[in-house]
Amino acid sequence: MGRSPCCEKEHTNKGAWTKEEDERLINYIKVHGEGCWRSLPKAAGLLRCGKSCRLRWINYLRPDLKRGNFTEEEDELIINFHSLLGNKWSLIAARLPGRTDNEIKNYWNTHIKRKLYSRGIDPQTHRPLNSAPVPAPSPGNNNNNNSNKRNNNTSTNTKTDCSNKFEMNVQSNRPVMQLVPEFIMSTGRSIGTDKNHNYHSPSSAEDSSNNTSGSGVTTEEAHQELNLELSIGLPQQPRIINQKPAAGGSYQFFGANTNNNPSTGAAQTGAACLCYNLGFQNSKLACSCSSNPMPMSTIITADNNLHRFYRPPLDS
DNA sequence: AATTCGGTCAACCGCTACTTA
DNA sequence: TTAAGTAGCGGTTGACCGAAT
Repeated sequence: MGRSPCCEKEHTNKGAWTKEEDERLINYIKVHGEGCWRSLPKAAGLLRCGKSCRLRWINYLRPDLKRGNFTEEEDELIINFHSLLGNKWSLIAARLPGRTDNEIKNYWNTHIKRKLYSRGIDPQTHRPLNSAPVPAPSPGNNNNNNSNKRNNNTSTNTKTDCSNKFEMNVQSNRPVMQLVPEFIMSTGRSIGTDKNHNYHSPSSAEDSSNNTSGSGVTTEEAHQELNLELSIGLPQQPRIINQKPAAGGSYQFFGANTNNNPSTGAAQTGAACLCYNLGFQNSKLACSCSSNPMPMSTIITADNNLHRFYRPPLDS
């Protein structure tokens, strides 16, 4: 059972937009603002499908579009976000101001794929091309096999190696996590971005503005196996994160641990705990990986900084 | 000069999630 | 509760252009 068409196909133009059509669309949106795409064409005097108008505006006419070539920095950001998010172009675009999902998707397919191949990296898995294939995901373990479906609202968080907890001795004030300028992620699974768990701060201006359908980045992201070595040009120095937890006496974030958000009282699990307890309430994305050889977590903060934390040996 | 080929990217298509009646 | 409508997403297509032959 398919959807009904969003417009009458017989009376709509298709193909490339003319200058006049562009002007009509721009003028209409200038006056009335975005939205209500279905009724827009008629109101604006356009013989176009609403969908087509929306696409034209978002991908081409929007005044805040950056245009021009991608910078090396943007390349690396895209690669890193793709390694975490997969083909979630809209999520990636939300983190690259002035770039559209379509633009990034095209750029990925025409440039970055080739670039990664030339580095000997599989662009889908981000693993070396000649490495062993990724084992098939077990049921319940979200891998990348379903990444193009929105809102896979299954449970979040790491299901592998859940017993591998790590606690911080707050009293001793020992540094418990090591912040590293470059990361070598061996295996990563299960990114927590569930809105119910505050993985993604609703107070983030950027997030709310991009959270167009109410789901935004708050979908559970299946996280594929990773094995990459990347140098990331950080826009600024990562902050030191040796902080006391916001509540309670210990950090517990490797594996499917839970505790309560002291502000909201809501239960949060896994990577969400990590974000919160380390003071990254505005973080966009967190990934905790408890697998060998080096358990680690990654947080992408609101300023697009990547923060990587390795769990030190338990006896350190 | 004509043709072929490959790369690029704007636009379309089909699908799903969300909203509303 | 359910069905229909709407918005948005990701994959795909095809027109266009420049380089190579």
